[in-house]
Amino acid sequence: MMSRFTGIHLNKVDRKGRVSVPAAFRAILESQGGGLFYLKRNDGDGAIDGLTEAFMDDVQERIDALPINAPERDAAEDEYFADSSEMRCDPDGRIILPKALLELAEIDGQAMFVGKGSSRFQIWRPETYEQRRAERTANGQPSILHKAGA
Amino acid sequence: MMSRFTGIHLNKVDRKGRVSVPAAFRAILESQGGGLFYLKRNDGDGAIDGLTEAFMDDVQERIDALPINAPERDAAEDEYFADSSEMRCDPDGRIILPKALLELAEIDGQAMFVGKGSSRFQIWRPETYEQRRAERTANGQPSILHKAGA
DNA sequence: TAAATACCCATGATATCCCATACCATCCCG
DNA sequence: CGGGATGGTATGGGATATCATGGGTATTTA
Repeated sequence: MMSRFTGIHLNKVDRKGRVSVPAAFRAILESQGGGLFYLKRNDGDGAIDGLTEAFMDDVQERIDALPINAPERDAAEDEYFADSSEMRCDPDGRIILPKALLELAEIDGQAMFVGKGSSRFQIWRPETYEQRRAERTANGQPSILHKAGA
Repeated sequence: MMSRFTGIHLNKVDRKGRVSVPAAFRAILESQGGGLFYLKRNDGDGAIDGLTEAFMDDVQERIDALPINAPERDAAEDEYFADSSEMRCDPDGRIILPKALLELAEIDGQAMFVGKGSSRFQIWRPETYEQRRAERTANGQPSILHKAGA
């Protein structure tokens, strides 16, 4: 009965900086974390990662398991906490993207919401996403899931 | 007790874009995922793949087993989540096909539902499907199930 | 006090629900 | 054995709800 973030949704960023979170995504965020979720830098992709409350709980748990002064703990904390923002949609289902994330993803007029499964989604500048997909297709990367049973 | 998607069912796409999912398919989807299922791009065939909740659960599990930033994980997520849509029939057993999938399969007036066994079915533009079948017959591709031993 | 933010309402497009009908297969009873 | 009734399926249409978006206005923050 677990819903997933699926599909690609292209929404406008209005001149106040507001973007509608796709209703299907909102429904999941509402049911999983009471509407609370997180946006995080994804420097590798030049995109924004959207994470559920449940996902972040899991991350927190793993981090807490590390020694308090371990360097990888410090790095993980920076990545998941320092570089992320707690978010909640306004009454109309919209958010304002944090400036640092807007700049990272080079988002201005449109924001592309991309489903990534049960606990994650992404927000891209449309052109950037298309380009990444095109590159991958060109490289002819086969799906690793096809060979095994399923 | 596992039912299978079988047969070929040709249904209309009305001018609101609605299509009836064959009752036999609906019954399976209802019993397996509480009516929840997924439609996914099949770029290779120019068709739409219908997948059960159980199938997607399996996919999700495999994906979750991969490192969070592995490129093949990212590719699999795009294929199975970004390029798919979570669906549920309306009270009359109909769905409206996502625009991206309509365009991919070039479906307009009619949609052909093709059973593919226990966890999959497909939706084709009738002409495209007939053509593919004809090509295969012409090439005399033998069934791998027939030649082996038996 | 200017800018940024949060909240409220309006609107057009679209999706969803509900009801009606045509069609067909099956069942049941005379 | 036959014919009418029954029930489920696919399809159509009208009313209603939802979604994405725009704008106004109060409220906060710097």
